[in-house]
Order: sequence, then structure tokens, then C-alpha cells
Amino acid sequence: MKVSKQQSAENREAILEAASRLFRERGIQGVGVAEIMAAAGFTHGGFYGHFASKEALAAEVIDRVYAHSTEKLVERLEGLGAAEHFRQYLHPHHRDRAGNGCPMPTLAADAAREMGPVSGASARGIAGYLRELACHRPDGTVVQAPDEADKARAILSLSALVGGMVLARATHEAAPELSDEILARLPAQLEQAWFTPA
Amino acid sequence: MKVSKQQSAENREAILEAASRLFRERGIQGVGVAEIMAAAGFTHGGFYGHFASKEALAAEVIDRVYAHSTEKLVERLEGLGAAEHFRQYLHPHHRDRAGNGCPMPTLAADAAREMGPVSGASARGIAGYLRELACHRPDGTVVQAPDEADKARAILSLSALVGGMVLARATHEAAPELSDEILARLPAQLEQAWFTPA
DNA sequence: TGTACATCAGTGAACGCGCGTTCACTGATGTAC
DNA sequence: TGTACATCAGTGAACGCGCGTTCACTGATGTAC
Repeated sequence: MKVSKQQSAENREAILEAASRLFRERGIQGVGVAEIMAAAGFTHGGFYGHFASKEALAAEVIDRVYAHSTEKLVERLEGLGAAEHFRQYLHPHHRDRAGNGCPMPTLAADAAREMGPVSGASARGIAGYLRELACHRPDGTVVQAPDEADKARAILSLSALVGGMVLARATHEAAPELSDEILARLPAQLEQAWFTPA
Repeated sequence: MKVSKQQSAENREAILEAASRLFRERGIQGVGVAEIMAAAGFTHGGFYGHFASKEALAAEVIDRVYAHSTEKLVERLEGLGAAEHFRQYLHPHHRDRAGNGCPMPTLAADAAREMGPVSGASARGIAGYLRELACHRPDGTVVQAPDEADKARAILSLSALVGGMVLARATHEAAPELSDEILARLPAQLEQAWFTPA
């Protein structure tokens, strides 16, 4: 059952897409190679024709998903502004669709325990995301070289977004009102912090 | 090799302590029953004399560790104040000793994927911690019934602490300077947000 | 208080299971003539 | 352009391994007399 080169490349993409969704939903340890392959429409044996190992797939997925996430951040910041970005990030829809959202709430916690390529890809992704966020000032201008205040503002905002989503997801099943409350209150707090000069 | 009732109770404690440390370091999925028992000084077979399942142990560990963490929070807030609490929470020492620190950066991400007792215990723990934090006002007074502003302030602070620690741990291996930068910049940002009236 | 015996905490081998990974095989692809 | 054949993407059975869990066993504990 050989397949054309182009088809094979498309199949590889399908595996990456499936893994991207499943890893964000359940973490790297939480999903098996066979499940990823099945989600992409294949049997598990073909996996090692595309990737050297599950770890190698994870590292590649993380690289791509952070790149995509950072692109989306820029679009939102420049199109809608920071306040609206906070609102969309902290929307219940994002909490409930982890597979299509920000990788950090799920994968950054995983990255802390991993070593090697997964850890490297995560650190690169977080650094890039943070750098981009720091370049966007409260007044809407975009700078090339963020100053101390820009960096500090970006770190506070990203930390609160990620931590807020982690807590909202952790409480969603057993304390849904608390989960909703976290998501409801955070955006205004973050907006205030973002627009308050240091 | 029977053992006295008191000894058996102490052994149970030792298992809970070992699990408490290991779960915070590597997550629930990341540690096996045999490793926990070995860390407590036993062989794996005796585990099911003390706990119904790994999941039951995890739920009990989470209950205890959140209770302890909340107690420590109150001590720190009332003894040292919020600004110093932020500094100690975000100290590199806390990043590097996850096994003896706040359960949220590691276990809240796990809880989001779990269901049943683990999810319930986590939600209860987070709710209790957040309630306690909301009762402590910037001026140092402690209230019984936190108002809207108290709750919002607590949510922002806890989110940023947890998210900041998640990001600092995720970047520690591959980008240690970034990890240190996150920990260095966040406390002042959080202090400002904490003491700025809504 | 001393003795005989039932209890039961901890041991370690064994269980089924799912995981990541390997491999012989298949048959469509793509190439050499 | 048509044919023969080497290539190789995907299949599915099989591998070793570690996991959570079970269980027959051991021997000190604690109780009944």
C-alpha cells in the first residue's frame, strides 16, 4: 500500500495536526502513539516512517503550535487590542476547547518534567511568545526593543493568563461556578494591570 | 511480618508523605505505586492494605497538601505580608523544590485531565486557598466576607503566581536566564497590582 | 501473669494490560529501458 | 508510450517493558483463656 510522495507529506501533516490537538487536550503522557495515528486515520505501525520517536513528534508539535499561537497573538493584539485579547483568551470557549487553544496551560506543565527536545522546544516557544507580547505597548504602538517595563508587563500578563486558565480548567468539573468566576473576573484585573503605568 | 497498629499508622503517614512529594515533583501519572512505596521504605504489595487505589491515594494527598498549603499561606500573609509572600512564592528555591512547595503548578494541570475524586479534591483545595487569599486585604486587615474587589484581587494574584511558576519551571532547563527573569520581575508587578485600588 | 492461637501488616511473585517500538509483509508508486 | 521491476508508505502482528493490582505466604502482634 505505497502512497504518492505528496500524499505521504499530507499524511505527515495529518499526524502532526492530530497530535497537536490531542497533546493540548491531554498532555504528552496522556496520549498514545496508536491513538494519534488512529485520529489521523492510520494504523500505528506507520508512525516510525514519519517520526523517529514519540518524543521527536512532541518536540515538532510544540515548535509548530507555539509558532502558530504567537502569530495568532500578534493578529489579535494588533487587530483588537490587549483588553480584547485577554477576554478572548479567558473565554469559557477557550477553557472548553483546549485542543485548539494556547499550548501553555497544558504543555508548559508537562515541559517542566521533560528533558531534551521537548523541553527545548517549549522554552523556545515560551520565549518567543513572551518577546512578542513585550513588543506591544498599552498605547498600541509596536516596538522592536522592549524596555524593562514592557518585559515586566508581558510577564505579568502571560503568567496570569496561563495560571488563570490552569485554575479554571482544574476547577471546571467539580466547581464550575468557581471556574466561571475566575474567567469572569480576570480580564478586567488584567486590563487594569496592563494599562497602569509602572 | 505484622506490625503494631501504631507502627502501621505511621507507615501510612510515610506513604502519604512520599506521595505528596513525588506527585508535586512529577505529577500523578509521572510516579508509580512501586516508586512511592519504595520511597516510603516498603515493597509495593503492601500498598493496597492502606489505600483502595492509586487514585484514592492521590485524592487524599491532594486534600492534605492543599490544607497544609493554605495554612502556610495564612501564616505568611499575617506574619510577613502579601509582598513578601509573593517574593517567597516566586523564589528560585520554590521553583527548584517542587516536591515541598505549592501543589497548584504541578497538580492543577493534572487535575484538569482527571475526573472523580482527584478532580473534586483539587477543586476543593483551590477554592479554599482562593477564599483565604481573598480574606486578606492590602491594608493588612482580615475580613470574613470578602467583597468583589477582594475576590478579583485574589484571583489575579493566584493566577499570576501559579502561571509564573509554571512558566519558570517550563523554561528552567533549556532557558535558565528566562526562567530567572520571570521569577525576578513578577513579584514587583504583583505587588503593584495587589496594592493598587480597583 | 503466662500460654496458645487467631489476626493481619508487610512481602514478593504473578496477573493482565497498554504502552512505545520493531519488523516481515503488501501492493501502489515511480523509474529504467 | 508501454512494460518490467525496484522502491517504500502503510499494515498489523509481535516484542519487551513497566504499570496498577492481586494473592498466597510469613511471622510479629494482640487477644482469649
